[in-house]
Amino acid sequence: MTVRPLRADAERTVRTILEAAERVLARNPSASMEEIAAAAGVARTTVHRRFATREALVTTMRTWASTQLARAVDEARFETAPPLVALYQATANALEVKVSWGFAMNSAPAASESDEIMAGVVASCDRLFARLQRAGVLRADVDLIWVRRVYYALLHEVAQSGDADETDTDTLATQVVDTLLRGVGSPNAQL
Amino acid sequence: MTVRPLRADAERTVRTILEAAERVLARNPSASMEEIAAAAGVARTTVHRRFATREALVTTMRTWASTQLARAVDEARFETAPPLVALYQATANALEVKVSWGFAMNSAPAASESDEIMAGVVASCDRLFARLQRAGVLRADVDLIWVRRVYYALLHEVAQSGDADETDTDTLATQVVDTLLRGVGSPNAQL
DNA sequence: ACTACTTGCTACATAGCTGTTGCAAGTAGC
DNA sequence: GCTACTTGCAACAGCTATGTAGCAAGTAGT
Repeated sequence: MTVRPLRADAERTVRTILEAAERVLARNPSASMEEIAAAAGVARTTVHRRFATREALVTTMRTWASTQLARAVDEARFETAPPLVALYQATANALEVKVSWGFAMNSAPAASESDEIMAGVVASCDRLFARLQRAGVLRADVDLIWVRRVYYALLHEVAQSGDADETDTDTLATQVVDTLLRGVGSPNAQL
Repeated sequence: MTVRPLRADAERTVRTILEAAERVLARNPSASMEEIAAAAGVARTTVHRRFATREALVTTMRTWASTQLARAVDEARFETAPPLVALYQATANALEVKVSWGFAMNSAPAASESDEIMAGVVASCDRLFARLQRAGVLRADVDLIWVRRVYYALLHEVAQSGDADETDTDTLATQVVDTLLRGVGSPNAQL
């Protein structure tokens, strides 16, 4: 992808811009390149030098974020660890990424390499849920697609709110998994 | 609010524009007034005649959507019906509104009358959850703020996805409430 | 030290969106 | 049928964001 290797300082600049863009665009998705440049502490022209168009910038952000996420999932040892352990670990890891790269991960998928990466993550995720169901952790009659959707929604909710910065990741991960599996209802209540 | 009553055809036009704006902006939040006008089947100048600025249009959309939501909640007889019945009913009603006015309801609250309306809805909602907790439906140790957040996240998830158009609202409401209270885990699994 | 790269700055070109106005044609309501 | 309202169309002004280019100063890497 990178046609020619960048010099060390340029590489740093790129990273700075990507992080600034995430911060700015998370607050205001239609912020201008000017605002992004200002947040990164560089001139607007420098941003354009590194990213020809706004579109290119966002695409790079997306690719970067999905790579981070893929790594986070990978480190949870999805395939080898006991499924519940893997779920907790992956949740904690994914939360860190989602908090830092929320905008990039929610931006519409515009047909790029990030799509394939995300597809891989989703596939891993689905395999994990299938294992959990076979292990009897998930109800046998529950739709796994729905499980994934609920899981994503909870991750999203936790990652969005400001408490993601204050509370530590493990606590939040526990909250997500706990709610995913048990809900918030009382076990002895008859529905 | 409406300074002078509009003629019947103008009133219709306003409604058409609001609905078109919701449709268009839900897909692309930064769509131009031109696109909105086109979707409504009117000239761009007509949109500007009815809504001085883009901001005014969005504000009106928000107010309209929150009014709808408030009515939906009201019809669920939050205060009088048994809490679980009210929860189901409110969920079903709220879903209809959220599906039709998803953009308006998610757009950032920019200090308008819609804020007060929404605050009322949130308050009703919180009172309902408090009742549910007292009735033993919700776990005694669960944080009600968290309950509300999970509830909103589930509503959002269901309303977003396309199946909201296909599946009937009652089924979806049942799915939301069921997952909210029980989660997706097996009751006999030890966590 | 030398070279190639990188950056900030200024300036410019362009395009698109926003909001306004005037006018002519049509329509709702009485 | 009369009047006032409403709409489409065309034209215009202003603004902002985008993207490009050149030049001078500074810096990484050798």
